[in-house]
Amino acid sequence: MRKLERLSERQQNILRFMDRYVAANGFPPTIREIGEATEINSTSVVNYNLNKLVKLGYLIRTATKSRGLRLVKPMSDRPVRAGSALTVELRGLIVAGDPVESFTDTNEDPVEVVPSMLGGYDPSEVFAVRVKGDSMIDAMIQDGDVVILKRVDTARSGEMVAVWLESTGETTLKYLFHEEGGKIRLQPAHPTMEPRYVNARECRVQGRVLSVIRVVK
Amino acid sequence: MRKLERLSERQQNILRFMDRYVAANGFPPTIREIGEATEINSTSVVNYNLNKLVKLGYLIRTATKSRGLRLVKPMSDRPVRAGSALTVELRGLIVAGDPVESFTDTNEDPVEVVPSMLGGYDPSEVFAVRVKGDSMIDAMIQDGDVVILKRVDTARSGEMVAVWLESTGETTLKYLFHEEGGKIRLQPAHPTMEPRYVNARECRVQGRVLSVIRVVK
DNA sequence: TTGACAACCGAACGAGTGTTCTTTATACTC
DNA sequence: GAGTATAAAGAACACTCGTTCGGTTGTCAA
Repeated sequence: MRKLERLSERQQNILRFMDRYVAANGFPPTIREIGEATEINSTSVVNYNLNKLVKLGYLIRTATKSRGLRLVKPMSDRPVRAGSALTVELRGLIVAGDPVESFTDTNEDPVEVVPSMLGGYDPSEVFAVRVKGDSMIDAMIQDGDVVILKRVDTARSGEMVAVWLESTGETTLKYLFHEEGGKIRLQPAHPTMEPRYVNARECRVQGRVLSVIRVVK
Repeated sequence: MRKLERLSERQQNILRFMDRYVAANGFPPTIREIGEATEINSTSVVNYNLNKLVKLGYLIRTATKSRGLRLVKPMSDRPVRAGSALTVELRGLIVAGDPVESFTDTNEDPVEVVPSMLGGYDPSEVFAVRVKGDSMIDAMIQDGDVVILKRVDTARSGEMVAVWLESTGETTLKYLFHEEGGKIRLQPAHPTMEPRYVNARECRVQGRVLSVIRVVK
């Protein structure tokens, strides 16, 4: 670990901002962008502090070149590997009326996601469906949304799951709660909507919702 | 391995040079530096080919920024993974009552996303907000959702935007339509909810919604 | 008090840099 | 042949951006 104690508040801010900026943009910031982010009003003061940081060994500068700035050791060599995307199989379209498993493979590409959207599970334990139509509005899910699910056949109270209801022959996404007497309460995500009570035997859990992705337009 | 056959000699040279340059310097080259290295005499021709490469998905450009150039997949980080994830700055919490710009930096980590969620834009042109509370339910967005927005201050009809309404002092996410007489219709995403009509002057567009991410629980 | 020095501000200069415009040439389609 | 799209060149423009310079403030030792 490097000592940050010798650096002034501003110099620490500059290093932190540099790190974030490079990670986000792929190129270093300008003097003025640094000034704006760290609330330094004068470009010369930023310049002054940058030269300080060079002398202290935190930065390398390429004189006269715009954005000619580079961290000696980016903090973003963090343990969690940023930058990797995973692919999840897109199982098909979900439409009220069909159990999830019966979906035929569509020709859609697999979905690219980031590890945090899988709740730590391996892509192989997980599948994705694209919702078709507005039948899931009470689950706050609209036409075109992609839902990432973990393959499970049971659920604990409070989890959001995809269930297929034998009686009505439909698939819905609801919060599931176990009630007394083998009853199950299915609670829509939409707060003003009423829950629904069904028999435990007639509802087949298809998967637990891990995340929802909506790409507009 | 990606097909390089579709690229012209010059375009291949540009990509190769880019890769070498970034590895060596830590920041991308300028148009003129590219031209010199690849023996292209005119900056406009470099510019022309860069735009081609963007369209073909090899590069991401940040307009008007010097060295605002980045390889989609640097050849140097070989062992090819599924794809690359990008990071977007998380600007803060959105709460009804504050314009987006006033958000102070939270200490939350930047959001990791996949390129398709940015609609082709560079991460720097884009920001993310975490929605707090249930005030956006009519936009089909719930507590905890992360909304990815492109920084814009005007919108075309039919786009979903974040607007700050001066009169009521609130921020909402709505589909925006320009009506006759300088009026603007703000249409909720939820199909059963009524639109709202406001004066063009009193609504400030903060950003266009690109995507929504919901991680359950 | 004086002088030295670190830290800072504001403004201006000039080179760096992305963009745009006009023009030319070639290849393809209708 | 006319019209359109691609590829390229050169020049000009306007903004970006690193650099420099004069001036201010505060601290500390002599």
